[in-house]
Parts: sequence; structure tokens; C-alpha cells
Amino acid sequence: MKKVSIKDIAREAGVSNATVSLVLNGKEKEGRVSKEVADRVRKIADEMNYQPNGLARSLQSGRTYTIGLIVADISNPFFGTLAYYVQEQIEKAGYTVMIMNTNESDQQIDKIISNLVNRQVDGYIIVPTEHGEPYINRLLNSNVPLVLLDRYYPALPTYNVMIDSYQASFQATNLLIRKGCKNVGLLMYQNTQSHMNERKHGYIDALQQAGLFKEELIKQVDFSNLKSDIYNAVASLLQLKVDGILFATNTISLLGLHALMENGIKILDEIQVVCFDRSEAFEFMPHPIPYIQQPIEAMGRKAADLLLEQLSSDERIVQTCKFPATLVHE
Amino acid sequence: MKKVSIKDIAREAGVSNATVSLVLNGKEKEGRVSKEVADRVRKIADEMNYQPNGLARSLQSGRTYTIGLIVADISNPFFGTLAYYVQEQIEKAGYTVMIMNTNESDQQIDKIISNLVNRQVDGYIIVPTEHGEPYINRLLNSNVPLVLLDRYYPALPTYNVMIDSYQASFQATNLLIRKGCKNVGLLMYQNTQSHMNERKHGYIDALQQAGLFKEELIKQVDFSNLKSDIYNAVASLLQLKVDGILFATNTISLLGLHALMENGIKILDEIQVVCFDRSEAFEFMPHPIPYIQQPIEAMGRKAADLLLEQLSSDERIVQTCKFPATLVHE
DNA sequence: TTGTATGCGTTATCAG
DNA sequence: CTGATAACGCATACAA
Repeated sequence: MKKVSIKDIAREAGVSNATVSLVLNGKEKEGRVSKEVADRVRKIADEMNYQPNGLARSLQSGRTYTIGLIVADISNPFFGTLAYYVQEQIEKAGYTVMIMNTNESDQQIDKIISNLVNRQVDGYIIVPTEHGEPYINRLLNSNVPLVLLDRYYPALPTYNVMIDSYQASFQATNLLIRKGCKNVGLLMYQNTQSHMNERKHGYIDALQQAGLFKEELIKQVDFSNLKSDIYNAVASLLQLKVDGILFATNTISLLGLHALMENGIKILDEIQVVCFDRSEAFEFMPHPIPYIQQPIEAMGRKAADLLLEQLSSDERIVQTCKFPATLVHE
Repeated sequence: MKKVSIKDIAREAGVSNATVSLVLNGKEKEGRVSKEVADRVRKIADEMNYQPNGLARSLQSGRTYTIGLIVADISNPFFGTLAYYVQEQIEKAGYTVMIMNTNESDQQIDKIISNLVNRQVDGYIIVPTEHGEPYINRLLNSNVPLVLLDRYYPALPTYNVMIDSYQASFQATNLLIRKGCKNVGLLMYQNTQSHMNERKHGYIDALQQAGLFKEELIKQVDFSNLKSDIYNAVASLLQLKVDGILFATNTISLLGLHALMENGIKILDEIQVVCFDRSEAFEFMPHPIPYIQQPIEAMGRKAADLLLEQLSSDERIVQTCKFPATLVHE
């Protein structure tokens, strides 16, 4: 069962491989191949169950029609859903998506990018890691189509797609203030990236405007030690008598809520919260949990569109596309 | 910023491309290249920021070091997590994983497989669609490394990895019976595949042994019309006075629980349930929800291992690896 | 120790 | 209308 190539068909049909290639690519018109030959070639190709070799084709054409999508954690439904829509949109244009996982590791993103470069992918959609800037920069310099997703490096002139984290966080914090909270805590990642930073400053600004900001109510947790970090942070916030908490990501939200429960807190009775992203858990809670809803589908499709745009034209007018997030409550 | 090839380095270094190739592949020993030349070549390659072209290499070697992972829905955390572990395991062996999505569509799986064949991937791990048997069979005949995941076609001699759905469902149903249920309903997909079928028969057998089986308590829902189908099915089950329900997948579980709630049912007080797969929602429910836990990590790694095994040796001794699922309750 | 020549499967150019 | 032939970038058998 070895692979059959154009050459095999040519031999079988008694024609040259050039002719076969023309026929199989539907170029018989301009190639001026006779109907008879064309039909015979097609028939034989079919009988021999010919499958074109994309490698050879790509080597020759310089295009793989593949794009690399690098996310931070494919087991997180946020990224899974994002990947879903990116793929759906990219596929419409005849491209294939290669999904890769960094696990938030800078070392991994370096390896993955090298790997994709070797594979000659035509473009990249990347959720960048905290200190991945040099690797992204290298890609940028090589002038390959590129879109950053969910986070970006302000110093780099890249296409970016994400939500307006500042606004989302600002609004969310104001909701807590309106509900009468005087001690609003923030649970966020120990991470200096744009998205975290904006979420932090939206929170700070809202509280400062209300004259309620207290530095010590900001708790940072580590991605690699999440569960115990969060439990400790929540315990510590409880000691500081918080009456409201903003959770800065979906994962933090879920673990945070759980930690509150474990501490015997009646959520939304004793302590107000706002979460990031909807969870299937919310519908089953005694009260509806307020949350920040990211337009995942829109973001995925937009990232795909921006990449496709670059793929089909040379001019680059970089843009940062910040989607507004929706605060869902009541 | 055009790509630099071996030829460019050779010219720059004043040697032949064969020499460059030998050096860059660490074959200077057996190739007997002098240290000086080797060092110079390496230095120049580095300065010119040489990146090997994997396409050309693969075309020559016949191996892409890529495997295709085809799942049914990447936005479903079950498959997302599965993908995560498959990738982690495959990557250890130096392979790259291409994740693709069928959305349970037979048409899609056909397209995706063709695409991956064109791309010359070295092997496949596939969650097959309902009527995808012919496409899988074609792959099988081409003798390419292949593992089916989560479901399989009994008629095909493939490597398979999944849970023992019959046992899981049988146990789950017996739990409901032990809890005193007399009218146990089943909410499952309208799907003839192995996993669904086994879940159905585990349920039937358990009930028949207890003399409690009633055909009309089995409700089938459609993947493409899920939400409303489930609401209708639940409503209909309630009219039939069920006192226990087995939900056959994670998605069905969540929507099913929600439908019960909407109908004002106090879950586990008025009606007993068993779900498939853990949900983050369960921890927040008034009572701990019993569920069937699949060993996702073990399955992902096993599928990867079985594929790697085929990749590194010619002998195929197909095996179906059924993992026991754990019934978690109390 | 290094260079030359060839092939991997395609497509494209240019003759015939 | 069709067939040689070169080229894509790399690896390798064989010369030198």
C-alpha cells in the first residue's frame, strides 16, 4: 500500500507527469489538454486512489495553508472555545489550524514557535506568555502574518485582539461599590501582562474614585500553585474583613468561590463577588453570580479575520481591537 | 528578510551544501568533517539565523513528526482535557500534535482526514463520528498508525482506548436502584455508536435485573438541537413520574440538571441523578451530585502511547483498552 | 576531509 | 496539445 504519486499515474496513463499535474489541478483549459487524455488521467488517478502530497506542493509553492494557533491552556474552556471559533473561521478560507499549548511557559512558547517556523506555517495567532516578548518580536521581524490574542505587548506593533480589561474591571468594581461594599478585594495572577495589569488598574481606579482603595486587599496567586495560593489568599482576605471580591479570571473565580464556600461564607449574602467569564456552575447557585462576559466568539473570529487579511495582502496596518466586555448581573 | 537555506550558508562559508547539511545534523563524526570547517559553518548558520525547512526535510525523509488528533468538539472540556494529555505525552517523543474538530459531523471527518493525509501526518488519534466508519476503514487499509479514542467501530480491527461504558452505566443505574428509585429514566444522544450503545445497555440490564425496566423512560436527544430536546425530554420524564435519571454525557448532564431546576425540582431530594463527568458546578450544589468519573489523563496518555508504539515498530497487535470508570458519590 | 549528483513529489517554464 | 526539464530545500550515496 505505498503512496501513489503523479509519476505513477503518468506511467500508467502513458503520458508525462506535467500533463497529469495539469489535469489534476483542473488546468486543462489553459493547459490545453484534450478531453480524452484528461478523462483517462482522472479515471486512473481515481482507480489508483491518488492523494496529492501536500509537502511537495508546499515546498514548491511556498504556502502550507496552515496557520498556528498557540493558546495558554487548551483544557481551559475559555481557550477551547476560542480555538473552536478561530478554527471555524480560518477553515472557511481553506486554511488548517494547528493548535498548540504553552501552559503559560515562556520556554514552551519558544520551542513551539521554532517548531511552527520549521513547519513553514503561513501565519500565527498567539496568546503570548508573560516573558515571551523576544520570541514574538523575532516573528514580527521576519514579517510573517501574526495576531496576538487575549494579551499583547504594548511595545510591539502587532495586530491585537482582546477585551477591554480595564473597562471590564472598572465596571465590575463599581458594581461592588454600588452594592455597598467598603472593603473590596482583588484576586489576580502574579503576572505583569497587559490583561492582568489592566484588570488591576480598572479595579484600583474605581476604588480610588470612591475613596475606598486599600493596597493590602490585592492578592496575587501563582499559576503553578493555584489551588493552595487561592485558598490562602481567600483566608487572608476574610481576615481583612472584605465584603466584596473581584476575581480576575475564570479559573480564579471558580477556585475562589469554592474557597469562600469552604470557609462557610454564604456567597452574595455575606460577601459580594464578580467573576470573570460565565461558568456552568452559576446557574445552580442560590443567587445568580454576577460575571464579566467576554465575547469569545467575536474575538476568535476577529483574530482569524485579521490574520486572513494579512495573508491575502501585503499591507500591514496594525490595529489593537479591544472588545467591550459585558457585565452580567441580576 | 527572506528565508536562508543550506545553500546560502554553503556559499557564505565557501563549502558545499553536503558539508553544511552534515554539520547541521551533527553528523560531523561519521561524515568526518574537520572541526574548523564545522565550527565555521555553525557560526555562519547562527549569524544568518538559519531555520531548517521542515517541509523539505519531511519530503526527503518521509516523516513529518506530526500526528493528527481529531476530536468531536474542542470547546467541550472533556475533549480539551483529553487533547491536553495526548499532546503532552506525544510531545515527549518529539512529535507535534495537530488538533482538529469534527463537530460530530461525518462530512467534516472525511474532509479532515483527507487534509491530514495530504499533509503526510505520521499517525492519527481519532474520536470517530457516528457514520465515519468508511473513512476510518480507508485509513486502516493504508496501514498508517491509528488509534480510536472514546468510541470505536466493533467491526474494525483498530487500536481503541475508552472507558468501559457498559460497566459505568450499569453501576450508575444500580446506585439509583439502591437509592430506592423505581422509575429510572435515561437521557442519551440519538447515536448508534459504541459508547452510547453500551451506556444504554448497561442501564437496561441493571434495570431488567431489578425488574424495573420501562422502555418509555429512555429519551434520546439530538446533538444539533440539544437544549430544546433536553428540556422536552425532561418535561416528558417528569410527566412519567421518574424518580431517578441517568445522564449519558457531560453536556447532557448539565443541561438536564438545569432543566430539572427550571421545573422546580429539588435535585437529590425529589429526584435522584447520576451524571457523566465531573462538573465545576457540582461543588456548589446543595447536595454532592453523584457522577461517573472518566480517567481522562490515563486515556489520553494511553492513546498517545499506543500510537507511538505503532510509530516505532511495524508489528501491529491491535488491542481495545477499556478503562474502568469510577462512580463518585457521597 | 570535502564535493558532486541524485531524488523526494510537485508545479512551472519552455520547447516541440 | 504534450513532454522535457528545472526548481523548491534537504539528505545521502558515491566520488574525489
